[in-house]
Order: sequence, then C-alpha cells, then structure tokens
Amino acid sequence: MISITARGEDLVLSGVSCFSPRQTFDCGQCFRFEEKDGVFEGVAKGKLLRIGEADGELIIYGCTEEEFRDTWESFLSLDTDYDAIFAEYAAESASVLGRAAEYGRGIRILRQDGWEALCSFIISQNNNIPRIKKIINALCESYGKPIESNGTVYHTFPSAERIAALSLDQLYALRMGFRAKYVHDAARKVVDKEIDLDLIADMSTEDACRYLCRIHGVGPKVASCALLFGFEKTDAFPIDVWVKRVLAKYYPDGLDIACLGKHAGLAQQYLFYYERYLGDNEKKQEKRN
DNA sequence: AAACAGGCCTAAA
DNA sequence: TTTAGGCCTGTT
Repeated sequence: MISITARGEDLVLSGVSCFSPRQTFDCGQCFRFEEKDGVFEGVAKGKLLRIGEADGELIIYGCTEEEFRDTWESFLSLDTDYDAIFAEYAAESASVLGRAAEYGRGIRILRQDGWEALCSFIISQNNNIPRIKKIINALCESYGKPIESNGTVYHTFPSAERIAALSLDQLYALRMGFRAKYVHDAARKVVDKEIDLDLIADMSTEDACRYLCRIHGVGPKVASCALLFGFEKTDAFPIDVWVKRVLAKYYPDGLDIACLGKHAGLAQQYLFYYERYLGDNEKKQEKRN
C-alpha cells in the first residue's frame, strides 16, 4: 500500500516495493537520466523529474500530488502491481530467471514517449552507452524545447516534426554517424503518417514490430525496445547481444518466450540486467583487487 | 593500434 | 532463408 505525503515542496512515497531508482534508470531502458548526489534527474513527459531514495522512502523533488497522479505515477509504472509480476518470475528459483529477478527486483519498465524511445534506440545500434547518451543529449540541447527549473535550463526531446525539418548534415553534426539517415527517415515517415505511431496501441506486438521495421534502420531489436519502453507492449522481448549471451549460456535448448506471458519484457530486463551488470560489477571488483 | 560497442543494410549463396 | 562484410565514431 503506497502512502503519499507532501513534505515542503517535495512528495514522499512510502510503501513502494519493487522500485529502485538506480536499477530503473541505470538498467539501460532510458538514456536521459543522470545521478547527482544520489538523486536521479532527467526530463520526461516534457517536464523535469528528480527522484531519490532515503530510509526506504521515495522522494520526488518539487512535485505535488496532483502532478504525481497526472504524470509520474504512470511514467514510473507505479500504478502497476509489480509484486505479483516479480513473484511470478522469481518463483523460477531453480533457473537463471529466478536469480535474475531477485538481482533486478527494483527495475520497473518506464512508460516513455513512443517517438523518443524509437529514435533513441535507433541511435543505440552498434554503439556504446556513453556515446548514445552524448548523442541524445546533443540532439535535445540543439533541437529540444528549453524548459527552466530552479534557474537551470533543460531540454525536451525534439519532436519528429522538428527532426524531419532538419538537414542530414545537421544530424551528422551531432556525431551520430551512419545513424543520421535512419533517424531522419524515421522522423519523415512519422510526420508523413507513413508510420502512424497512434495505430500501434491497437496492434499486436508482433504486427507492431513488423510495422516499425518498415523504417530504414529499424530492425527487430530496435523495434522491440521501442515497443517495450515507449508503447506499453509489455510482452515485447528485445534480443540484443547480452540477452543472446544469457540465453545461450543458460538455455542451450532454447527458451520459449511465449511462456513468459504478457510481461515477458520485464523478464527480458531482469535477464539483461543480470548478465550485463553482474559481469560489470565483477570486473570492477577485480580492478580493486 | 586494432578491436569493439545494447544492429541493420546489402550483396551473395 | 541464412551468412559475411561494412558502417560513423569514440574508447581502450
């Protein structure tokens, strides 16, 4: 049971389970949140979100209950019973999925803007996270709408219309390389309604995946990520190199993804995060020794 | 310094 | 239908 109380300008949430800001914002589903002194800060839904954790409580800074109900409750998926979904996967205690679920218990799938997710994951291909973030940041600072908060200027993610109106050279200038023409094609098709993002809500995940793959530079992986993180297709199961690795390692006979149910995407995130970041942490350990 | 990074495209069997 | 190279760029 979540309880919400105002504390000065901030909002305090207690009783929230299965939610860790660090795991949620660092698990790779989004690229625009940065930690500053334990507080995760980023722009989403055209507004600035600052959220931290202390003494088992969540604190959303500079937020009213109304704003939470209108925007962040849904964005953070705090309106969904994660205990039940988590329990379902954690029950696979004998398999990796069970261990991965325990390890990534604090992950929630954010409900990001569809266009932003699509565009971001086009940029992510054959690329590393620091550079992905750098490019997206440059894109927002150059062409997003400025919004001001506490004397600091932040930027929204530029609309498809804005990007479609740019020249290829303007995109190349952001150092996105061969992805520039992909981003541009996506923006153009979206603006022309050749790809109507509003239709996706009524499509099956599979159909939606094929639909998005009509965009030059969008394949199954990018499409699945966009669907899972930007279009509430909770059963989308993006297979990237890490997931491929974890599947090969622990499910040599194959894993039936359909049997993971309508929240397969969360299972994917558990597995991805387990394989990707557990390995990272082990390496960091080795360096210290 | 060569390989690699959270894929996809194109050409060729 | 599956498989091999190439691709922008920045880092190690």
